[in-house]
Amino acid sequence: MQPYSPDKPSAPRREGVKFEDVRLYLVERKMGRSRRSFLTELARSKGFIVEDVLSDVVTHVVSEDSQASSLWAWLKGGSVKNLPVMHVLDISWFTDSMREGKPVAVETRHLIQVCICFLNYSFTCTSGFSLQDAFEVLAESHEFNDMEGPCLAFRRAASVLKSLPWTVQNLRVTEDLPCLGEHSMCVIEEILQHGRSFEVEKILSDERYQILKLFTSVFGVGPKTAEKWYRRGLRSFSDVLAEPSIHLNRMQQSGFLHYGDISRAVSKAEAQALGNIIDEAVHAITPDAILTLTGGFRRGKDFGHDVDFIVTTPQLGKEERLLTSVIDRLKHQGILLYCEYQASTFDESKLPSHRFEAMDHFAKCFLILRLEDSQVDGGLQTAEEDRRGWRAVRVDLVSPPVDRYAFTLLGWSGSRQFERDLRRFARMERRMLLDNHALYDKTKKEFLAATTEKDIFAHLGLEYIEPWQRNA
DNA sequence: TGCTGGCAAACA
DNA sequence: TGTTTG
DNA sequence: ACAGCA
Repeated sequence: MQPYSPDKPSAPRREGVKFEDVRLYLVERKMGRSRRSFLTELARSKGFIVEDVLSDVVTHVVSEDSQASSLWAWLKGGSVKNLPVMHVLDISWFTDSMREGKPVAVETRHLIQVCICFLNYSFTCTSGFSLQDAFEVLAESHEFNDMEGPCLAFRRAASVLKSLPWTVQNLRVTEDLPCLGEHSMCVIEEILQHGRSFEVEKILSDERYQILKLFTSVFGVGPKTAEKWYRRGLRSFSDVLAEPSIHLNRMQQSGFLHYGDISRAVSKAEAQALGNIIDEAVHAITPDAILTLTGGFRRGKDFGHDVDFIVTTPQLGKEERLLTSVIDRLKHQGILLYCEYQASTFDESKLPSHRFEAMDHFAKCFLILRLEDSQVDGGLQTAEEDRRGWRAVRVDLVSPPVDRYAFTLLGWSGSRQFERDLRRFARMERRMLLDNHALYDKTKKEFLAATTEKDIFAHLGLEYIEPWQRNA
């Protein structure tokens, strides 16, 4: 079904289409009606498809309004589900493409980069309530203003709301929840009544917030660095990159270099392709090595923001060497774009800590790998005009000793909420301490060994739960 | 009323 | 040392 | 300036 009516005078023409997979939508706001028609005709005459209506078939949104909060606010209006996979571009991409006579590759300078959270917030307030996004915005805004107390409080409020199994419909159910005080309750009430919060919208339309949000979206740039740049008058990525006195560290360099790729979702097919690459590498080094895909993909999710693997070997004590060898091998293959290696700080006499989740002390590394299109079953999920033939992907490898493999697997498979619930159950109901390293029985004062996840569930007196059942 | 607010390791 | 990441 | 606690 097409999103336009074919009898409208401005219906896209089908003859002379040269680029079937690129569908433009031009935002009239700030552009004006006549200029929009002119640009539409120009593009169509060069073989582009231009849609009259914003819908799910659109792949490239082009706007002249690059101070972007109003743009995103407007984009939310249409019930478009796949905004995250659309390119939202400024007019420079359009003019470049017209000059070339074909869709040019999307580069960082083309993107209209506004915070993802604005997008989430806008969605939730128009279709169903998920209050957590509003609180995430409040937390972030306080973080940018160096108010760590309120920031923490709003973050906790957001995570409490997220953990609720139901969607909040009225104030009563939230009355006796933890971490929701006077201020938070006011925000909730406002959103429940009017579908929006004045305070949150003020933050979202604040220029400083938008710019800091933009800067911190770069891998390696936190609030302090973002604010330093803002205070120096820098307002865009090109401002930062053009400033000679700024020297980016290694992390920030790859953050900018692979900005588009790293912020794009990773598909299941891409995760499996990465699995093949790592699999080949570990088995070339150690034939009986063990490799497991974890994280969201192990729970059956279709997309993720990175790909996590556990790598180990049956020979106890050799696992750390295996990991460094894998890194060396990837480097020699020329696909290692970034690597941060952390040696093991594992102490097996230590009791599992229930204070903090998902923090382990095994040898691990955070990588950015180059993934070739030809290695992916069905191809990379890139836009048609992206002719590089590869993309960058964030990959994490963790390498526990084999006798801790099951605990690490359970810990890295998530979800976060499932891990929290499981650890709380172990502690409260079984008087046991569980983390990524071990399971400890406080009553018997002994560690409980496990070679599989099933062993751990059995120790806890629970029926085995499949990974794809662990999303709640 | 006044204090606290998960951690460790790598980089520059 | 301060900043950032997971 | 937020929430929970001593």
